[in-house]
Amino acid sequence: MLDKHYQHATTESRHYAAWEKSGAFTGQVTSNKTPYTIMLPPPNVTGSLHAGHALDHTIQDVLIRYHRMKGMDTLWMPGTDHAGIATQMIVERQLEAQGLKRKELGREKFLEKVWEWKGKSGSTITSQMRRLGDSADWSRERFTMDEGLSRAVLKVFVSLYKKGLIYKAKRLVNWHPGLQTAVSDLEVMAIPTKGNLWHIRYDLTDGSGSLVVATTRPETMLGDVAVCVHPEDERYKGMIGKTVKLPLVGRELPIIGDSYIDKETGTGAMKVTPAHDFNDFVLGERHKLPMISIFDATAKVNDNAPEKYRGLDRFEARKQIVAELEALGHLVKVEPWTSSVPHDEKSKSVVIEPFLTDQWYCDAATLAKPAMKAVEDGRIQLVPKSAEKTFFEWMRNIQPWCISRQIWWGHQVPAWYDDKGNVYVEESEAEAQAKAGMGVELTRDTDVLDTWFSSALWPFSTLGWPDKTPEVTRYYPGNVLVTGIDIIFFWVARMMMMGIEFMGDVPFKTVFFHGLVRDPHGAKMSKTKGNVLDPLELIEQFGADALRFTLMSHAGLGRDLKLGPQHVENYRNFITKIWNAARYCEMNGVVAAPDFDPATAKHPLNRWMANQVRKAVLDTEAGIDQFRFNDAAGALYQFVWGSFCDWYLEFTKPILLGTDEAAKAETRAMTAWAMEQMLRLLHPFIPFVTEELWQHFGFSQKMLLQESWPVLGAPLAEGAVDEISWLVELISSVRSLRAELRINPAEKINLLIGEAAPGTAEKLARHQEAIMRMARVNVPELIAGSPPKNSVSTLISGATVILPLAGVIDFEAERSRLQKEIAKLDDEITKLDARLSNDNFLAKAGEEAIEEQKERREEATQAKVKLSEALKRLA
RNA sequence: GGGCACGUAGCUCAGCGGUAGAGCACUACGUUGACAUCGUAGUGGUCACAGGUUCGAUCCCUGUCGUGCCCA
Repeated sequence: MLDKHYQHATTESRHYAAWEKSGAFTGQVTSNKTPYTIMLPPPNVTGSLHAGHALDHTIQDVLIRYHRMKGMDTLWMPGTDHAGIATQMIVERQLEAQGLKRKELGREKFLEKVWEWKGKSGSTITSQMRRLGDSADWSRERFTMDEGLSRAVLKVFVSLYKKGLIYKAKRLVNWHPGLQTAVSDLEVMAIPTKGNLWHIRYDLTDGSGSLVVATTRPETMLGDVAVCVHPEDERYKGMIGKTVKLPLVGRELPIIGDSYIDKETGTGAMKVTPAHDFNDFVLGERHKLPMISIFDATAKVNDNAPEKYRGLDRFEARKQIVAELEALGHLVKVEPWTSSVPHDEKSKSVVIEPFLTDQWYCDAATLAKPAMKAVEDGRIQLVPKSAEKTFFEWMRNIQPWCISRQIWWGHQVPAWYDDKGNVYVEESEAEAQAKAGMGVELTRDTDVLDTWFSSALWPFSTLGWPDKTPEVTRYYPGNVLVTGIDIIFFWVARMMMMGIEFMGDVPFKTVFFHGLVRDPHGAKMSKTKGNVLDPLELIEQFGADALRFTLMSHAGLGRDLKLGPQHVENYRNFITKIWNAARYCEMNGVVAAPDFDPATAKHPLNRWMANQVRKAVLDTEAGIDQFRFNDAAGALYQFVWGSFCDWYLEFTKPILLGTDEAAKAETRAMTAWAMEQMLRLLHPFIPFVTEELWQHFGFSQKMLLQESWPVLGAPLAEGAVDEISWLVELISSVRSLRAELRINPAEKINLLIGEAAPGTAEKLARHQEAIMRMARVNVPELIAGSPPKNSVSTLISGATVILPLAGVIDFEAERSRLQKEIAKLDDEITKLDARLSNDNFLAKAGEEAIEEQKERREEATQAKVKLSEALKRLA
């Protein structure tokens, strides 16, 4: 017998272990089933499971379990990425705690330490994924720094280099002065920051006057190479071609004209510092200006500046320069000004510095073209479709991708230099040496690649590429990629580029973007706000199933979702409900009935139930197939709690307690069958409790994990649906009246049915017991004539429900109830009359619409007549 | 500043040309042999606002206001 309470903690760990051991998670390369592949977005190896992962993974697990049950050979490829900068920082910090410095340790020793760390801490998140129930193929788990994946990176790099799609260039990059590495422009966040707009006077060298430039970064004037004005600006037009003397430095700068300048902003004159501003850089290139970089890698003033400023930190330099300008009378005005300052996205505190360095670039614009084409012609579908706009907008304006980072943890750039500065890009040092010639001394480039470079290869590198493995052939391309829209550029777009370039085919057919998980008030979860929900705590408290079902119930297409413990608790109740229903079934002798064919069911209740199952299958499938997980979850919730528990199990109680053995047997079998299908349908969403019940009832020898999805039978209701709907309506109407008239719930009352359609007597007879039990009435009687005086009545389809309550209740309440009903009908009739007497409506509306209005009017009128009569009968 | 979403019951959301829905919360009543992590019933909405199209608009169009996200 099932326990009175469901124990999620023990059940979950027990089943997960058994599932993993069974091998059912593993993709079967040699199977003749159709493959179904999902590549898990590899979480950061330093990370732990957060609410966003929980959503992302639950969606994927639902898809995987569903398709597995549908008989496909599923491969859900899990793994983690090496998170270059984040991991290096963690290990560096740990070493510093022990008094060790990365640079003192040296590259090789340091990397050993990182691997050590990875060995110890790298499986945190994957064990958390198991807690959630992820049915991923752990036997194929990958890490972006694996030997195989690293080989893929080398091959891709060399190949793109040789095609000219990877190159080295000296450009402005987003530089992190703290970490002393380039970072991606996608990892830079512009934060509106209060500061000043400093107006500085630059004097013309010919002594004919001066002009005033406005800048938010006065310290960069040390690197100024020109002053720019709008060519049609009357104020400055005549100065173009002249020169100014740069204060503090003394350099002579040309005044140039360029229509890029906004005449309205500031003074309309701008200092040009190509080595320290992205816009100025473009201007500098256009006007062939020199580039003077005045900072070193730590953003301290370097030797290109006058001696007195050298070694000053950028913020210190600003203070000093402003003070000196003021002292010299060059500072004309200081205007409070808010400007967007680039910050490091992770810390949000370090100001990113545009910095002129040599970096490796990938020609993203060229690779982007076929990727855009794939989306345009539908080989890749983005869901929801609105994501396409974002995608195309970015892809059309895509910038060269800076792929090098000045850190140690990552894939080292496979480029070797000889002492003459020649570069040899090869997959190995031996090949480079061969190219360079024996005896030539080579040094390897010290940079490593952006972590996303290796992540971009994930859909095929994880399958064994560049080797021609059976996995590559079988599982590429994947069916669907599930992720948040926030990494559409970082990752999704780049996988498309690399997949098409190296595999000749898209990496996935569909990309499903889900929303963000927010706190219960809709705020973004953040550590500083302290509103972060730990999914593992929720799992401990309510169970993984409850968390999963909550997430799915809230996962509206393209919508963010709000999550709080209260929500999870509500769905934990749903899990409990399933458990209790199963317990009830067991107590009533319901046992697995493997040979039962629902199509043979005779009792309308059972036929109705079979049809409800059918409907649930259809609704669940439709929801999953369209990524409308909330619809699927809603359909299941309604089916389990509404159809199965509230109605079917209640309806069938009299049968199970009765003496008709044939009906009993059929009902038990149908209950078993319905529960069996229910567990199948629920399994992708709530795998643990369903597995537990499946095995408890012994519905099959297999684990539910490995079972098949319900087969959709032919519709077989044939009148049973109408009959049971009518029954529901009848019982509900009596219950409603009872509650409204405040009849003691324990009191059995009489029930008369009048003005009944043909067949009503049979229906009453068939369901007499259920009606008596569920509506708390005595044997219902069919009456022919008019209802007795002082009775309460209401209308249902094809009958009038009459409760003769003389002496039981005060009719005042009933009178007002009827009057309210009649008033409502009057409103309705008035509205319909207005519509039906409107010539325009009659002339222009469709025939069907007109017919419908007429029918409604007729129904309302009839109902009104009956209710008015009922009112009259209340003496 | 540009782009994209979204404003429907107290909350979370579904609906999307003719009868406004669900779950939760709330209220009342209730332990009838699965379940109080429950049952039954009920309250609750000028569908953000203003115009327009239409015989008819919560739904389509335009604008306004508000919220969120992305990009500058």
